[in-house]
Amino acid sequence: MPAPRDIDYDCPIRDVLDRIGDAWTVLVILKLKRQPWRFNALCREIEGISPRMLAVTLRRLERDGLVSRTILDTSPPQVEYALTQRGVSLHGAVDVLGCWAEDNQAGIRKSRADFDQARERT
Amino acid sequence: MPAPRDIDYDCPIRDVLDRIGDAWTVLVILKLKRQPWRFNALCREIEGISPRMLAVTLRRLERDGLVSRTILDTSPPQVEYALTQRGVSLHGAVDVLGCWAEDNQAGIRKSRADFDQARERT
DNA sequence: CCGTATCCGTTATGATACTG
DNA sequence: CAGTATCATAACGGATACGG
Repeated sequence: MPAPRDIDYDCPIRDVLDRIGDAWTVLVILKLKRQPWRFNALCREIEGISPRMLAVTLRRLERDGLVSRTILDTSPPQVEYALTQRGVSLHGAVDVLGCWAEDNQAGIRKSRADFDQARERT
Repeated sequence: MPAPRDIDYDCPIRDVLDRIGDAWTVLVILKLKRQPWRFNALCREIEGISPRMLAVTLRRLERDGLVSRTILDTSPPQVEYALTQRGVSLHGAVDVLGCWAEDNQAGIRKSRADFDQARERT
């Protein structure tokens, strides 16, 4: 039977990677870095995300104390999401990875092309 | 229809996160940091990994030029995996995230517990 | 020893439609 | 506006057996 996944490594880095490893979390954190956003505005800003996935992603971030959720006293009511202090500090760590990625993107693409070409010759 | 996923963000950080976001890649990089390992030795070292997933993970890392694969001239033949220079530099970037994770693990767990408890009161 | 091939269950997530 | 409910599907990863 597949997927027991019950080996609890108690590995902090896995906790983090399980969170930021998915497709949307990082994009949301990136967007929220500059300014707070309302739900639908954010949904429009992040190309390709569905309301469902945005809701799921924001809920997870909120649960971890990385994003705050504020109900504005307007009519109709609006909800504003912003990075918490902890969220900002995570952004910093993610940014390091982003810089590494930029620095190495070209090299990685080259490696991939070489690797694929080497196998192509059956 | 679900899962088109064809929105190519051309976002370098997504390239990286797609690689390290899975369950095993980071564990492999961590293991290889200290010393090179042979396939089966590595398989025994990393608790819970199957030969299949180790092979898949190593292949991806090799393709990206992060890990080198050396066939030793022994009998029976052995294969040794090691981090390349690029792999070592990725380890550095991942390490930043690891430190963040350690520093924030307790706070995150507290936030999660609080969040879950708040919802429990139906 | 070093993997690869196959099968298949679980999970993640996209689309869509609907509610407060 | 801010989400939630439902459904279907594609991708991930585990078990197992086998090949070089």
